[in-house]
Amino acid sequence: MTYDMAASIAWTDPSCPVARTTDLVGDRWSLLVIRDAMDGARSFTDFQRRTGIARNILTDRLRKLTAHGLIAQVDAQSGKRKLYELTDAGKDLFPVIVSLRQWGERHAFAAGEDHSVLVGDNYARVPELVPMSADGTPLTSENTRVRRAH
Amino acid sequence: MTYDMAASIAWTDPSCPVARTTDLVGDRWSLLVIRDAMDGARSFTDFQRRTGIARNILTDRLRKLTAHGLIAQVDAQSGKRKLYELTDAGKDLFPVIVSLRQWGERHAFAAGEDHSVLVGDNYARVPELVPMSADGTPLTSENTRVRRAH
DNA sequence: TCATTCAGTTGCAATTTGCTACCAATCAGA
DNA sequence: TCTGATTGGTAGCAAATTGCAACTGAATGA
Repeated sequence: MTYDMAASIAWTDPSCPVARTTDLVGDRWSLLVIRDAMDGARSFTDFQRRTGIARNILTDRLRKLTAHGLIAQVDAQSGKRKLYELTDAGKDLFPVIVSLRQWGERHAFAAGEDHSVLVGDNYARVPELVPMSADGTPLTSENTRVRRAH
Repeated sequence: MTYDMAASIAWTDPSCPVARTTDLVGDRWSLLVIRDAMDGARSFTDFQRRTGIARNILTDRLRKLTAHGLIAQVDAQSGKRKLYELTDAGKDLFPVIVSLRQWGERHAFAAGEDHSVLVGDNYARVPELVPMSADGTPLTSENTRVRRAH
């Protein structure tokens, strides 16, 4: 299972930003690795324990996410164990993780079923993320559309 | 490739809403199918042409998304071709698609490289989706955390 | 020093994905 | 109404991906 650090992706749909993002993180595990990194995971074992991912696959995912600039190996003064942390691009996936979380809360739990929650410093729940136009009207798939090419 | 309509998922991480959502749509193709449904795709061939997905896999994904309540086969007065459309739960993935799109725009294109854009009725670009606390301060992975169990 | 944990690697089996046919039903046109 | 093209799949098989269990060599820690 080799991975070419300089690999440029063969994009599924080169002009679509959604497709490019799913090409980078749209597999069974990458977003959960990112989720755990956002929640403080830093070592190989941290990620393995929290996700339950197979170890060889975790190795591969950490390398790919590193190669694509979403996480980085930090410090590693030689003769020290390496840790991973999110890059700025990785941290910037926060709205993606939040929107996945909020959809799950709304649609993937039975009424009354418990789940973890995301809170701010004051322990207040993170409010719903709602796309809005500049004038403040809510946007949905029905009042927006994709304009091709730029 | 059979699929049990009554199948309940073996959740990867039952208490985490992020994991539940990725269990439902976190594969190589489902989110692109949803994206295309939001952009007007309705027939099997629509989806196949837009995504480029293999036909047997598309069959499987449409069944799974239907079984999980994200899309539905509409009308199909017998002796008519069936069309798929998003359910309310499927439409509610809009913030997920938007955040994936916006991350891609920010991080997956070289400067000056063209890509499709999402616009509202007035042709104005959809503004950035930014998680905010109730008092209006921006939230990031660094000033939020997961509180276990409800 | 010596056991334990960490961060992987290796080999193999099981699962998933991606072709390339193939097919019956539907639709469009003459 | 016949005829050909398109639609919405299936079937079979090869290739790629994933998962599991065992192994390794460093790093840590008592």
